[in-house]
Amino acid sequence: MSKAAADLAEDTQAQILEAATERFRHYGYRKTTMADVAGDCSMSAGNLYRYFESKSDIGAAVSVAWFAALHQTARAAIAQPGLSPRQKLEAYVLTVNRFTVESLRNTPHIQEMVNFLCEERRDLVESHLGTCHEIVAAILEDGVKRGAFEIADIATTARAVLNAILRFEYPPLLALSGETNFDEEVRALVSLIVEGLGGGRSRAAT
Amino acid sequence: MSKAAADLAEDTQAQILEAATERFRHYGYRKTTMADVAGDCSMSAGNLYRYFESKSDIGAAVSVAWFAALHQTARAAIAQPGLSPRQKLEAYVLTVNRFTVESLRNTPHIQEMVNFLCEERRDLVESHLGTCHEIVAAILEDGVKRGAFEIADIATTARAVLNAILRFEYPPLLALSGETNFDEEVRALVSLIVEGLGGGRSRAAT
DNA sequence: TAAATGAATAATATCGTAATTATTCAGCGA
DNA sequence: TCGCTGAATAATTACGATATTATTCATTTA
Repeated sequence: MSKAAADLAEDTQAQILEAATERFRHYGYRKTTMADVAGDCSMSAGNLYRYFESKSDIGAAVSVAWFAALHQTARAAIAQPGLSPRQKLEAYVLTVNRFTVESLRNTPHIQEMVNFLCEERRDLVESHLGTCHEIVAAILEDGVKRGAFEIADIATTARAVLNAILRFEYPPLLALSGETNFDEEVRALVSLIVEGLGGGRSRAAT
Repeated sequence: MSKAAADLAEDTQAQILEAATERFRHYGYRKTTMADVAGDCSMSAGNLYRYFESKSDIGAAVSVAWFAALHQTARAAIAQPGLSPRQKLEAYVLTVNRFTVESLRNTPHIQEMVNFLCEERRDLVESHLGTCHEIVAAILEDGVKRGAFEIADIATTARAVLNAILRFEYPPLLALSGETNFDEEVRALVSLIVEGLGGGRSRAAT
């Protein structure tokens, strides 16, 4: 396959993904058919299989793109100049929370996607969490370097942070509360994480 | 109705609850019929309605009993003499986590109950969370009094703590991870909550 | 008179069938 | 040869009739 042909193939793939994303957004994963997506791309349903192995794979690719957008938005938020480590952590949690709530708002069917991911593509979820862990670990490391944080084991602590903030990032939990604005609760949680309860004393273990 | 008659009615109610609990445990909420429960109690299905308004109400009563057992277990765990505030908090989270994981293990159908509660009896969930808030707030208050914790707003902080530990208490989340032992992760999270990231410095807001 | 029954009714769930849909592939046109 | 089509097949889903089940209530029982 020539270089130009490869590019063309990528374009087609991107076009399919775009069409599928829109369909999923408006009608949900289950209700969009391969024929729908193919029609949007002016091609036959069978031809989709030249670009994706299955409908499930298209769903996975759409999800990966969503994850990528989330990660990029989060990284951009914490990359703003002049933020203290603590502000970075708060920006991270707020950004991810808002991004997810917003997606939930204008894409009711996202819930279906989450179920699909949790049931059929756990690996993608794991990978996403892995990236989140990297981002949080980076924030923590930066904080340690700049003397703002004092952390024994960054990897473990990053996991603990992710566990703590799950409440505001896991779509099903967000959907369960009718609320759409979690800013105050997020700030309270970040305060707790950063400052702790102990006022800096009693750092000894159990 | 005489006093003795009232007692008898209460006994009957308790008997129904017991039978229903067993049925729910073994066959799940949906698959147990009113006739099943009535049969276990040697009475007709219609007669159940003298003691409960609906099947849904029986499910609610069973859930309330489960919540009560959870609360009692948690309170007993933190009431052990000689525990520091920090140890109380850890005991609370570990106990609730273990109790829930255990329930999940020997009652696979509990998942169904949780859905039922979240969809039809949100008020019971709220009430349960309210009790959890009381327990945690009491731990925090004790910690402040004994000089172990330094907390500006106990109610808000208790909410933040509950949000942080939700990961280890919400059955659907626990079911999602194949794990059954969360002790290490719980301890890491409690450490984070108690000690924070800041080493006790930078207590100022944003 | 309080408790309980069991038949009647309304709501739900189950299940087999029909219809859609995902997926494959032999062949068509550039 | 490469990209594509459209019919064929397998798997899934939607539908509707049937059977269960929740709930009510007139009547019975102790």
